[in-house]
Amino acid sequence: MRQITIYDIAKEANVSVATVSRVLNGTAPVRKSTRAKVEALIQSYNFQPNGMARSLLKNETGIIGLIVPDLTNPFYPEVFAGAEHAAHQLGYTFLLSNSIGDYAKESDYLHLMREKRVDGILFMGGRVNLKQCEPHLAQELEQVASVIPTVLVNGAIRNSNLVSVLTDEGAGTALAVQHLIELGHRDIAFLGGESHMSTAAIKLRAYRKVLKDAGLKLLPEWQLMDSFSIDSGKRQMKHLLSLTERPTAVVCVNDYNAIGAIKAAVEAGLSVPEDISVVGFDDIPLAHHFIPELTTVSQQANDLGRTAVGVLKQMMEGQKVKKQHMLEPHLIVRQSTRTLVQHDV
Amino acid sequence: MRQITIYDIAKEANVSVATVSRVLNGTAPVRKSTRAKVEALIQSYNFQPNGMARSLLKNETGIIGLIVPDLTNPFYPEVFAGAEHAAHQLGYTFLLSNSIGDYAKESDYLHLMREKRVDGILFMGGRVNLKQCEPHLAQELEQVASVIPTVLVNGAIRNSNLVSVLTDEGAGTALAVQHLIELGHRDIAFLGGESHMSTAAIKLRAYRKVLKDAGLKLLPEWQLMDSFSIDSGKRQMKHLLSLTERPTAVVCVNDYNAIGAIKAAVEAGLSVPEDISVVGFDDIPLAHHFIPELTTVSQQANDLGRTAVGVLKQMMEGQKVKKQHMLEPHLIVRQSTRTLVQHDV
DNA sequence: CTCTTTTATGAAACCCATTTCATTAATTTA
DNA sequence: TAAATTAATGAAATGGGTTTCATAAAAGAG
Repeated sequence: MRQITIYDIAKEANVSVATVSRVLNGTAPVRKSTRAKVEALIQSYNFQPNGMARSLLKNETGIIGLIVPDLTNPFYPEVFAGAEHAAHQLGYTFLLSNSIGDYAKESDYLHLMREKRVDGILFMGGRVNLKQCEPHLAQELEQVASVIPTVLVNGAIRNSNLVSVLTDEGAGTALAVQHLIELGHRDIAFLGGESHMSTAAIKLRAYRKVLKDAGLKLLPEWQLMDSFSIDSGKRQMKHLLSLTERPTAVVCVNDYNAIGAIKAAVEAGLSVPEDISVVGFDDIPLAHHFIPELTTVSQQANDLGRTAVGVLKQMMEGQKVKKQHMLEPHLIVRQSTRTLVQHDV
Repeated sequence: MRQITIYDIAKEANVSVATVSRVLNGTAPVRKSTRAKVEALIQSYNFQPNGMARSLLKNETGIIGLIVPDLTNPFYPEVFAGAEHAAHQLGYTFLLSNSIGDYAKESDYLHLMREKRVDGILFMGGRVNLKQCEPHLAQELEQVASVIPTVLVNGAIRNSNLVSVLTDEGAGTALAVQHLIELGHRDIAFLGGESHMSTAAIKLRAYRKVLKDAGLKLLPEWQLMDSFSIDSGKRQMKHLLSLTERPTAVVCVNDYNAIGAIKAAVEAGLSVPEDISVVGFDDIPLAHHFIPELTTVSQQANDLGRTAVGVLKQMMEGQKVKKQHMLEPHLIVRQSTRTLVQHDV
């Protein structure tokens, strides 16, 4: 069952395909009676022009490729929502893929998006030293970016010239650590994610700098790097609690880690924030519904998505854009942190 | 800067485009020396065939359209993950859109997917009485489904002939209510979502039936319908707690509602499950990390997505498929429910 | 050493819409 | 009324591949 084409309509209406096209797009005047005849046929056959043919000719698809690391982490759907809202208004749709940190899959999808001739690409989540570790992906990414407008969202890739839109994660982490220091904490640990991800690396660096500047203890065993999941947070916190020298507060690479950390603390019989303060990052929707409500750093995921699409749009229009677009995060103090109370035994 | 085409390669290699195509696809033997020459050019120009042209000719895009109500609710990303995994193996990618229950947007996207000639459509979230309430969307959906293989995921639409893959949500709710009854609860409330959504309607009906069969109280003021968000759960629970006759247990339309309900209870100074039992639905990843861990009904979101893609694949291959594919949910008992203790004052 | 296959290749048709160019018909202007 | 616009339409080129058909060259069979 072949679909109806513009030729079928033209034939039946005794006009040329050019005329049907003109009715369809209103690109040139068509006699009223002709238009009516054609429109009636379009209606009755429920004809819809073939987008592929149009795309081929116009050399644009109206599709933006989006590669996210893990849609299962509520932060990304939030970014997606922001991006989608903006894209929808501009008439774009998303070809979406979940990479789950799988290099091969990422490379695969990048390839595929090029083949599908998407109009632009949003690549979320950067890597440190990508070139050394994954030359294939790095190469693919650069090749694609040289042909299709591409923006890197919330990630950096060393030595690359990609345009990026990102939260100042370093500043955000500093906000979190400073908050804890102001609450009187001196023993602050860091729970991180995969160490090769730029997010994790940037946050760890910021954590170290603030502690160092404040002249506080910087123990290696308090600087953990695992992954971005809830379970990772749990594991890391368990580990911290097993140490003879325990921190009184913890900064986490994201809210999922923070939730896991709190869970582990509670399971170990501690209370948050009474016994230990925990601060997250991202401000996922759940952060202010969790018990206790999470003190966290908001990076306004929605804005991030919206901005990324905005920048991409400019690039697609051929405009020059700044290489970096930085968004400022801010601290949201809720219930998971509090003033340090001395536990004199 | 036009992209390299197969003609450019052919010209430079002094062969016809047919030969280049054969090298590209391995569809016919090509002399070794010719192949080498062509492959070298493909490499050096970093040529990638235009997918639009291929799609136009083959009349297939390798794209599946996916319409989800709200990616921000962790249940959907889970379904997506399952679907994507299956689709990726079959060589398909997703054109994704978030409808947020917006009829116009849904209709829009449906239209768009038809125009883009996606190979199949997964439509998530059904409506009751769609035909009466939203004739336009209903019509669009049926028209599209008559041209493009379409499966409805976890939703029913009255009087429609769409193929659907769904969890037996009625049975799942029954499981939840029965569990509470077995724990000794007699006063059980229901927190629902938007009443025109089939999910909500089906669950409410099941709740009523079980209570009725067990001869238990069925108060209208204990049957709430709001929305699927956390805040909705909160609002509804607050309302319940304001009643003179309070339930001792609550079944929720989803985990988000359950989390909100628990939050409201805790804010009102109650404990869950000591003072009131709460059971959710979906088993989102967070369910077993929330404090208290959620007793809930798992509908194996991953399987749902995987199955949906499987069925769609069969349809795309022209096979006949059953009209309904039902998956069995199961109860997961965790910490948010417990035996009713009599509070004799 | 012919005859039949098989291999290797190119020309051209095809997929379906858009758009330019040309042509004729209808108006408007001078 | 002739000249100049403007309206209305069609033929054909275009976009970038895949595939059929035809043909020439090479290989195998008898």
